[in-house]
Amino acid sequence: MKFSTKGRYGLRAMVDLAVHSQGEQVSLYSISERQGISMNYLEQVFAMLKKAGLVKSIKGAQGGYILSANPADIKIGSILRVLEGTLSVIDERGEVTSGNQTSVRYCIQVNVWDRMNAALNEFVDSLTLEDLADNYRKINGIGETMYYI
Amino acid sequence: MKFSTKGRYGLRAMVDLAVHSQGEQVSLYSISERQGISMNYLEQVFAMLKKAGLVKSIKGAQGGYILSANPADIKIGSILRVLEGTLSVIDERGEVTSGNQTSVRYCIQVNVWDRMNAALNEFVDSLTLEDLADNYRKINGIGETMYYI
DNA sequence: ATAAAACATAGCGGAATAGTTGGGATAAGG
DNA sequence: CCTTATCCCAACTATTCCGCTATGTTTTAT
Repeated sequence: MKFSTKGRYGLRAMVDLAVHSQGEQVSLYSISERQGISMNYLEQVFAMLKKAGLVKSIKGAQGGYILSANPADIKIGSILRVLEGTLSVIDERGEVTSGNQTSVRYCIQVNVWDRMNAALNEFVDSLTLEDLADNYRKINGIGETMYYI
Repeated sequence: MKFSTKGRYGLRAMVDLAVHSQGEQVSLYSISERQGISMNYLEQVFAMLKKAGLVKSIKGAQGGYILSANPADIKIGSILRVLEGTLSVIDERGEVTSGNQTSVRYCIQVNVWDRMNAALNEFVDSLTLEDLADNYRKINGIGETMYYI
């Protein structure tokens, strides 16, 4: 019932990126320093994020990563699903749907697991990277326009 | 992000017990047969449920388990918390609350994890064993009064 | 050329999962 | 009484997953 470090670190890194990239790429090293996350491990996380198209990379010296889209268009759910797989409180599903629908198992699937999954996914899809970045800036007293002065 | 077999099997077993116990104890063997779950493994699950006071046991031949309370008074959340531990999408909590509240980490804790945890727990605490047992009986065309004829 | 970065992949130690095994203790029924 | 059904308890094991670390290779700005 827990998210792994992939999802937790990855989400932190994405918020960090949203906050610190002013339209420019940000090096993994700087994210790893600010967030206290191992560089090597972050590389693995970003390989997944890149493959999924959530970030773009710029190679070579002074390279780094940058968000592929506007933070307002990146759902937290998209990030978590890339790093954690389908967000579901249980693995199996096929068995029970194709099986008999009169079992206790099916009853629980429909009334408990399916509804929990729906609640989880609706929530994480209702939040965007911008929501989190804005909240972070608010707490830290950083006005959004400050970057453009 | 998944429930383990403890929680899944345990919940099924509890619904089975609610459905098949007409105020009488039910043997683990019969539950294990109906649900297709290893008897020995179920014993471990019921040891936890008993320790938590959700079921009572009757020893000896013709013994078995029986719910400690009315199904309407047993929340699904209580069962799952006994078998899975605190229902939370991440382990840590102390660190980040005692730490600096200006971190990205704290921002995510408050806006994502805490709210997910709240949603999950509210849901499982809004459902009772009776809800599931009733739904099961409805699907299987078994009127509740049938047992008293 | 050099250094800074992304990119790729392999391996590894520890913990958790999902059981199995093997034996008790207890009580009902014959 | 004695057998049998049942709960009870503890330890053992096989497998998988997690959370990294390590070691490179490739690309590019300076």
